[in-house]
Amino acid sequence: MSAKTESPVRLAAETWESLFRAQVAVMRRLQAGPAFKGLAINEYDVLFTLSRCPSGWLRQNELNDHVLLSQSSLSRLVERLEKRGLVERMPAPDDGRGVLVKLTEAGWELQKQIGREHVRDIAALVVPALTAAEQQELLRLTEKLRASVAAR
Amino acid sequence: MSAKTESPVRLAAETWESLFRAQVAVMRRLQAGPAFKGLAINEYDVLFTLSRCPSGWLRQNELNDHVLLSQSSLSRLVERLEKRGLVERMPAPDDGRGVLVKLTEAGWELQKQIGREHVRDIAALVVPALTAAEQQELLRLTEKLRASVAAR
DNA sequence: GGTCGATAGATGCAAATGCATGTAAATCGG
DNA sequence: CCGATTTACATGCATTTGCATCTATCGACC
Repeated sequence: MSAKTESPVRLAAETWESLFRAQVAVMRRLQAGPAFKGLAINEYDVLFTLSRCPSGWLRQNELNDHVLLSQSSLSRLVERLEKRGLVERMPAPDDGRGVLVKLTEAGWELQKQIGREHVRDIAALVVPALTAAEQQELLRLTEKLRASVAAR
Repeated sequence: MSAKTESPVRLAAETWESLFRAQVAVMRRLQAGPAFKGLAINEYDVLFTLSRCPSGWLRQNELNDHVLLSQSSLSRLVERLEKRGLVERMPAPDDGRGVLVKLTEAGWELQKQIGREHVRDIAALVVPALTAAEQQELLRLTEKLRASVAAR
């Protein structure tokens, strides 16, 4: 392992590059699948994030933390989803500047439908690649990384 | 750990989601840094990939495997880089359809300059998040995942 | 209460992206 | 060797994206 004896900075860079490349490789396959014909990956991501929200309603700026999109792009993406009847928007009651977003019934249905296919596609790629123990470790490490990055 | 006792499919999905979220969180920070003012992340990625290529020349379709872009978008991205004098193109000698790409001197310089800042930014995020051993393990797991996905 | 800087979101506009398709060259099947 | 299929890349065009900027509201401070 070439990075083992090298500087901490270099190890960090190589680790990130490997993580990034893995993400690209997997994402490339997922995007090609039939699950994303009528919905871009970012649009699905928004539906998914909303589906995980306990209260149902989520602030648009909180959505923005989960998606790799600029504020303006997310604003318009949500606008498109609203026009397609997949989400609903309302002004935030406690903050006159804010907007709350939630899934409509149609949005829920679409998320579940695409989600099922998506999960199958993911499993088809990940299960043969890593043992269950390795997956758990990867899950732990990426979550630790994400939490640390989000905290600063 | 909720996924521990669940189905293999579910564990795989949670693992992927965690990897993806970590990637989004880190990438968001990196993009915000000063290293990417004059160059989009995809453009840097192309310069970086070329800088790692031993022969210097790389086929455009091979480049496409590394970057999360459609073929047409990459074609135009390379065209832009060529106009900016950062890369050079020539027809592939052994395949009349193909195009070879390599960095110009200016491209090399810019890649190195941005690369240095970029590596610093990465280290600032990754080093405090994970121990060296954890980074090595994350590197190993993501590389294993990438290799498996690429192999099919 | 009134002023000032910060924050949430929307919008004009130029640039980037993807899809469908076009062209040319390579490969396959006979 | 020839037609059919596939592959590599380019291009027209509609959509999406980001940057800069605008409006409105919030919060801090006096």
